[in-house]
Amino acid sequence: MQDEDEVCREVLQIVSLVGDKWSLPVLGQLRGGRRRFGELQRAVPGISQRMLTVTVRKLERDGLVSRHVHASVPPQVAYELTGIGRSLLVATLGLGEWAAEHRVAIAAHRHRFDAN
Amino acid sequence: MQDEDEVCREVLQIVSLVGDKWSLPVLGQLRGGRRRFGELQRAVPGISQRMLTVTVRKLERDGLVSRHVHASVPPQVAYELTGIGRSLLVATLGLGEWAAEHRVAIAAHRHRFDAN
DNA sequence: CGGCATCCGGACCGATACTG
DNA sequence: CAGTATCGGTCCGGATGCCG
Repeated sequence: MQDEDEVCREVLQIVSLVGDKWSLPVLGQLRGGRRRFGELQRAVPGISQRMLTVTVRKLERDGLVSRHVHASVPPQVAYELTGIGRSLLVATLGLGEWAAEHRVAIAAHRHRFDAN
Repeated sequence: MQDEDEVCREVLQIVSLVGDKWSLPVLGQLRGGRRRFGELQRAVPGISQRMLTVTVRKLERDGLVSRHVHASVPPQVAYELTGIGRSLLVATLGLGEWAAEHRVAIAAHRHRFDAN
């Protein structure tokens, strides 16, 4: 099959969509519904203000989340999963199952390898 | 659900397994069976000798591929998918379908976003 | 042929300070 | 509250050259 590597390239593009350090945690938090900026920062442990800004901006650019501004004092900005974003989360669940199944074996193999 | 972010963390670990630039293309090439080092480098367009070495080393460490050395002159080293590696490839196929389905929409959305 | 060592540019990421 | 701007550290990846 010569379209095997094409599939790999497509998967790579998806990985580049959410493969950075914070995209998946943020998307996971949004799974529970619309969240405000500060809520997200508190819910995702360890993320800096800057990285949250960068991450949601990128996710919005790719159409995975939508941004809703309510002009008031103080200003309120909320983020929400789009249909595409939700479907992507669902697609990653398959990988989650794989992870739960093989994580231990991988860790063990890595440990054995490092013993040399 | 508080195990949602745990799933995200697990997926993140998988992504870190094959989320780099070359792991997926190399794994994809190995899908056809055992391949020698030079074959891999010729089959994966654009990869440097160094990055192929680094990539197969990492994949071997994680137990996704196995390394077979045939001591001879000139030396022959071949790589092969393990069971875990093959199952991981299968798991990524779901993402491949998602990619084929939504890639165009994402590109369009990104283009619209950049127009501002 | 297969692999390692070294150098280097750029991307990613965090901390901090400042703004509407 | 929700950003923006700047600086600095770290790591990935490419180029080159050498070794068994």
